[in-house]
Amino acid sequence: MNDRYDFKAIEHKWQERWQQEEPNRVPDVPTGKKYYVLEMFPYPSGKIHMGHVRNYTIGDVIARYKRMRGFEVLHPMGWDAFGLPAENAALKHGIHPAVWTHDNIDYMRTQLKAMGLSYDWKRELATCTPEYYRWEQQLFLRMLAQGLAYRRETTVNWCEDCQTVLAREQVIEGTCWRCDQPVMPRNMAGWFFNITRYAEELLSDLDTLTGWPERVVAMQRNWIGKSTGLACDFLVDGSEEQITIFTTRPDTIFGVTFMSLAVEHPLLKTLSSGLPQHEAVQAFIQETIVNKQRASVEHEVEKRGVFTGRYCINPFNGERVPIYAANFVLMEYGTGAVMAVPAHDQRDFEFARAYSLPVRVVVQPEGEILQEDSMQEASIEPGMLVNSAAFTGMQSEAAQQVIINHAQQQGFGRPHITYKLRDWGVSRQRYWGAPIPVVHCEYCGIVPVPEEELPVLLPGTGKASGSNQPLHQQEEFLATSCPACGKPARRESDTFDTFVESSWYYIRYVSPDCDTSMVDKNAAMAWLPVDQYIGGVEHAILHLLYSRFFTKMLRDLGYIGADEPFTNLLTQGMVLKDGFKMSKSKGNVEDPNTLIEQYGADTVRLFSLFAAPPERDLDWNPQGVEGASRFLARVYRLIAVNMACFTGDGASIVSKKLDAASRQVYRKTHQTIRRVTESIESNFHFNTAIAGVMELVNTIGAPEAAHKLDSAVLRQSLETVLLLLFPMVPHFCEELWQASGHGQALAQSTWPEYSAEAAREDELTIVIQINGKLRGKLQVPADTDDDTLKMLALQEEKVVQQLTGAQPKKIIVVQKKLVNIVV
RNA sequence: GCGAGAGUGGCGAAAUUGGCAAACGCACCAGACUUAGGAUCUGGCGGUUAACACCUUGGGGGUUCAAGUCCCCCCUCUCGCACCA
Repeated sequence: MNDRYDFKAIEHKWQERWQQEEPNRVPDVPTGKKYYVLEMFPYPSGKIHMGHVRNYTIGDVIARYKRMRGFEVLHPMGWDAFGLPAENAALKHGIHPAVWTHDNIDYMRTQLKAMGLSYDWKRELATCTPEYYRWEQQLFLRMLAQGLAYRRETTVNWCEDCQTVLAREQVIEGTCWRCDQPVMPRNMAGWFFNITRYAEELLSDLDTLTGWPERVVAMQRNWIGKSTGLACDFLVDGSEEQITIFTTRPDTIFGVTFMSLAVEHPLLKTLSSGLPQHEAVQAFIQETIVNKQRASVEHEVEKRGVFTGRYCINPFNGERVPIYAANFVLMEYGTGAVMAVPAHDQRDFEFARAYSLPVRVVVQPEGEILQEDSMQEASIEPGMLVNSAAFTGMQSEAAQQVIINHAQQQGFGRPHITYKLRDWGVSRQRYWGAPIPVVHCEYCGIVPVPEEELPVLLPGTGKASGSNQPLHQQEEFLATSCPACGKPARRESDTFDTFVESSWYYIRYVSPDCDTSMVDKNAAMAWLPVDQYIGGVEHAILHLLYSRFFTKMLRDLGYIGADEPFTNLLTQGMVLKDGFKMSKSKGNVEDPNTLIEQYGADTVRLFSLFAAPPERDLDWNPQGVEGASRFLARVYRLIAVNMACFTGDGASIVSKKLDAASRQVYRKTHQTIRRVTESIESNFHFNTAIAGVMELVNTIGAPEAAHKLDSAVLRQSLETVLLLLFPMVPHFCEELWQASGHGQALAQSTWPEYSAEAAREDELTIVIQINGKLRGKLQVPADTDDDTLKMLALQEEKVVQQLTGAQPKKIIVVQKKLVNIVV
């Protein structure tokens, strides 16, 4: 055995062996208890970064730990391989996106292997291959048949820079999530997934996700945005038309003093026809639509509006109230029409004050008297109804239900639920994405490609080589015949949003070679759901919500049995340098390649686990890496110098016969097993797990002095160190395990059990307090009873000094911990 | 504004859930061994103080024999959503 820690040789040796032996392969249907651990798969951008290193290290430790605990562990890896950067690179270098993507995958795969990650590489997949996306196309056809996918014309968010449509989730404060350029509205037809059909289940099942961080659950709840209330019809005075409003505060309906419509409301085009206000209304609509794009970036916008010249009738009291077009009403939410109650809604209040409209109080909150003339802001508190005809005197909450019932009985209203969540627009005008498998026929309209003709190959991903032109410019791709009538027709040139691929990859992993379906049902029933999912919190809404939707839909379509995709979710923090996110522009990027080259993968893994608990941000500290490296070198020497202890036949340890130092190491060994196990089991807090092993190593002492310890104790403690560290630094531990004469790989070993008997302290340190302040300490045998403790405490020199004869009022003894004397 | 989380030494962080605050590591200081040390080993290391002591977990109050931990009020920071009727 080499006398110094040669990480290069060691890591190379074990990676070669793992490559040969594939120790992490698992069958499509597990035979024992299963555990599915998954890290969010990477986009093949070129090379891995420190965020990947951290993410995959955490996942790998969990996978290796669970294997040692006797689980059959599914731990796969793949590539989220469609996407815009490939197109940009293709344009820049004049090559096909497929070439760039596959080159990157090949390189990044070698990087991941250099980290010693324990994947089942036979399950590797890339979403840009026909073997993958053909199943997505098949699913789409089935969704189409169920009405879960449909096409419609809408106003979309268009990014001019990226030349594509964006989902609402991809618009960040009015700008594109990718390129930060302003997003413009544009009318076009596109494909949608009916995620809103699952809105209620997506919301209510959040309660079952007890293994998710609360903030992610809160973000999803907020995004789905359920509101319950009343939908109510107001007749337009002197017309057959009616305006339906939605409100969550039906208890304030007698306080309506005007009506506000979104500028996009269809009725506004004709409402003021023939009236003097018509021109002003149309001008206002134009101006507001233009301003909205700009204003979406700003937060507070002045409430503005214009009177339409028309009135509508509040069906509850027959009152005639003016109809306004207003800049703050959203067409996308509710009905695009709002009953305005200025006394009890802040926006309506501001609008009423600006346009001198009446304010009428109809809810008096307890403990204050609202004066309409002197109110400075709206009162949104619940309270007792006033000025509300038959409902006067009721409390808000009760009144809401009664008023909804009344409206329903009278036929002018009904209970209504509305969500912020909207259907997912999946059409992208990209050419490095999965083709949407339909044909546009002049005679038959939109015709699905028959399942048996799938996949619809994207040029460049199948046998045919492709050009790197947008699909709508590739005549060879577009020209086809109609599956229904056989006449010449055109293929759909839109491709799927890349979030579609990442919504089901974790399902494909369970049977990646299945060539009859998206997933083998038996494998799905056996492996799903994912037990532990790990990734960045930036996917809290988009990816995780879409995946939940897919899981529920695939369940309903009969593919799988799970209700939720990910039982437990760990959102790991970012990797920072000097307090900032690593970025090229800041010049504070640490390159994993360089670090692994310099220190070895095990050291890099160890430091990334030790520097912070996984959910917290990690500040990359080069000196801390030195520390991790030093620790491994110390353990290496400790074992190398004390090889002799492994030669015996493992005599059993009898605690009582040990000398003091050996007994302490023996005890510490078992306490450490317990502590490390608990650190991992509770929250994957590897930082404290490592600290625990460091303490054990410190207790064993200096390498050159350790041989004085009882040989069996030393052997057990060193083996324990290797077993506990193995999931975190696998090459290092395997090498030392083998060098110390173990025939079987460490990976085959089981996690050590701790013995309560061995861990028990036979002496305790008892703290003595006077009035809660530390005054002294006692060393006593562990079985000392309370009365003896009290007596010893009162005799203690410092205590006698402090008490100066005063009589204790009360003495509190806490088992194994302290004695507090109250005077 | 709404929602979630955080605030502990020079730094990264611990604290068996109410019981010795600062484990473990980094940095720093001293010593040992060395031709040498950016290797290794040993010891020290929250603040004030000459010392006895006292103070210390963002700030203020409270509960308790005992509070980083529980309760109330306030401040700061990070993230997400945001005219959602």
